Amino acid sequence: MTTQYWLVKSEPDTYAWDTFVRDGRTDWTGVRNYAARLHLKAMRPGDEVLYYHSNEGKAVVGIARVTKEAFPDRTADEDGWVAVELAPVAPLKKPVTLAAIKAEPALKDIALVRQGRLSVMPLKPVEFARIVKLGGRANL
DNA sequence: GCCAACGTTGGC
DNA sequence: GCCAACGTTGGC
Repeated sequence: MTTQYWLVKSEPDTYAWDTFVRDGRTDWTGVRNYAARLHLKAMRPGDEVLYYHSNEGKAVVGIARVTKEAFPDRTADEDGWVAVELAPVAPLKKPVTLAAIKAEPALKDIALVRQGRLSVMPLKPVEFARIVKLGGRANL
């Protein structure tokens, strides 16, 4: 199984990257959208995930890793919704802003730009690498 | 099954 | 705070 690449959004007011790092791992719950759920279900342990701050910040701030594949989201009122477990891997030296992403011709087609409301989305390996390169990989 | 109304997300 | 985009709901 080759590594897959993803991007997830979080509002820093709700669950910021720093909190995630302090926690060391987290259950990625609360997704209530069919397209996003499809992506959660396709995630496999070891897949790499960009962590994007929506609203405040509007930037990719770090890299995470899938540590547990999809399981039932117990925070949901109805059955059928799922969560995955994520762990932080590395922060970016410099957040990669939405504006910077939009300015990159190679990143014009990613869902972050084209489908603004989607909260979990796949990235091509080259797109993932491009964003990491723009920000610079730091150490935890 | 279509489509209008409504709610939510998220950029600005 | 406003509003565009878009997903969901519900009437017919």
